[in-house]
Amino acid sequence: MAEKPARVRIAPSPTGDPHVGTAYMALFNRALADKTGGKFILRIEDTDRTRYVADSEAQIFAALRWLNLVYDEGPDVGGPVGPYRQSERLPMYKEAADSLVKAGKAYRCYCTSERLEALRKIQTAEKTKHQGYDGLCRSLTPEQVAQNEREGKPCVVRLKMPSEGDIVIADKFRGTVSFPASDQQDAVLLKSDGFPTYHLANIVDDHAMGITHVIRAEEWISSLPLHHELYKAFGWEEPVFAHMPLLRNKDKSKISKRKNPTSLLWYRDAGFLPEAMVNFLSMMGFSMSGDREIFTYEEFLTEFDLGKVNLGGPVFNLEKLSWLNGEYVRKLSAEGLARRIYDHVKLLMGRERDFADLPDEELPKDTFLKDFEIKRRRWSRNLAELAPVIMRGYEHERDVFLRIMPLVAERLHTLSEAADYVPMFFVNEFALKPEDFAGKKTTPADAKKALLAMKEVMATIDFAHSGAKEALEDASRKKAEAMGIKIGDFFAPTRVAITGAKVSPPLIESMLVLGPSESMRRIDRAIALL
RNA sequence: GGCCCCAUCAUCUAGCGGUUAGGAUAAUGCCCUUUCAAGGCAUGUACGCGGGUUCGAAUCCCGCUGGGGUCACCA
Repeated sequence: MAEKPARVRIAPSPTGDPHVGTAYMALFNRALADKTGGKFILRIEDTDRTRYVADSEAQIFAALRWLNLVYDEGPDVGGPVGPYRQSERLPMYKEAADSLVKAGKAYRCYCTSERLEALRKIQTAEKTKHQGYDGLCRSLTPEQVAQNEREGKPCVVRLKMPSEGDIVIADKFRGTVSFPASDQQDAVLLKSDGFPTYHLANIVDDHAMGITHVIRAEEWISSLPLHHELYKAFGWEEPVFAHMPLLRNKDKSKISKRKNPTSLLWYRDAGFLPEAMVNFLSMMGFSMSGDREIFTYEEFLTEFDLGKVNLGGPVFNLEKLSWLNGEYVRKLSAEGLARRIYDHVKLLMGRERDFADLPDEELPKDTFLKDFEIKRRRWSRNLAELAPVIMRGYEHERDVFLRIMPLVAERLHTLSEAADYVPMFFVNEFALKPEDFAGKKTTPADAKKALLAMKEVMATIDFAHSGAKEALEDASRKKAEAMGIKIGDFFAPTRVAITGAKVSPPLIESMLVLGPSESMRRIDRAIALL
């Protein structure tokens, strides 16, 4: 793609949690900038005062940084064509709107919202051909306008849209998209509060910031005619438009909070790795040659080409993301994974309340999502609570921490799942009841017998010896056989005694990590309980 | 409903006129196995329908159907 350096941007509005769709668009924009040696810009579109959320902007910054989808220019990093926050560019929009009015390409509209609402009602009821503003104020005489102004009537500025013919606009993916002009309405450019609408600000800024390619979500296609007419009215050159498919819920509707986790904070808190997220998002609408599914951003770049984007709306499948994340976890070195777990635990520390169980009606309906969310909350709560212990383990018993990483890694999909495998090495008090030692076909009494037998076995083993693992296993098998019980039933009570749970890392290796005295201590405690 | 966009397994996708329609996730079965995983092997599952064009269509064209988006002084 030997193209000129592109200047691209994403323009999220700070109205809530940073959205996965924002990351998706950031990725493809960042890629085009990198591919062409251009710049990727972050612009905050905060022109809606009613939906403004104070810390949303900072979270967008943080989320993009987390994903390493960094921007070259933006509100917090500056740049040559700032400010990058629309609320700080208000005079420009006002001036732009005025110039359009002066040139006769836009006009002031004094219609009240009551009239507009009534109009809308009639149009819906009668199913009139033309829906939308009827252009009443377009034909106001200069005298009437002057009169309205003297009276201080609130007004908006509307663009004069053409009413005949087709509006044809180029789209990088679709060739061309065309709309009957008669369906268009004179859209509001400047609101009565003096703030611009998205459309005005967007075009003014894209032009002022030298944006060459607008890669954005498909939901914007329908405002393409307006944007096109705006560029025409200003006499500005239009950027290349490329409308990406929308991320979808399982039912194919536009991805939404109710049906899917959409907050990037959710993914971070759940323990997804940023590089896995980026990889996964890359696969939404794009595929690498040779059936490659696991690849770095750099590898993605080598093959990235807007021409290869798939237009069908991809369903965001958490199951596959979860698998992919596991693959990334397993690619990490012991040191790398340890560090990720440490950072993750630190992130969750003290946040137990964020992860309280949800009432059933607030849980997702989809069984996988529901199940995942329940487990995720449990894991997160455990980690939040045990964070100090786990962190101390990382800081002061690094050798132990590193030794267990291989045991843990192949059991993880997300970092949070470490809650099931890591704490047992650093927590030495388990709240256990005799029933916890019972199996499907075994009683606590059977468990006690097995534990006593395990003690005998352990007494014969030199934990420090390099063959300790095999020795312990062989001896255990022989013992189990001698007792006439299955090896699984022999190990099960010890597993509970050692790890505090029925599901754990491999038992023998865990015992070796803990060492003979701690292992023995845990077994003795269990025996005492039974 | 009007307008617009889209269309290969359940899902993500490969395919760009001639393939036994390939891979991955998920599912199922088997193997491995001290739990849980991970891993290995195997199986089933797709070109929405109807017309063209062509010697030949998943691939090109048209229609239908289906899905989605959008119809604000929100972005």
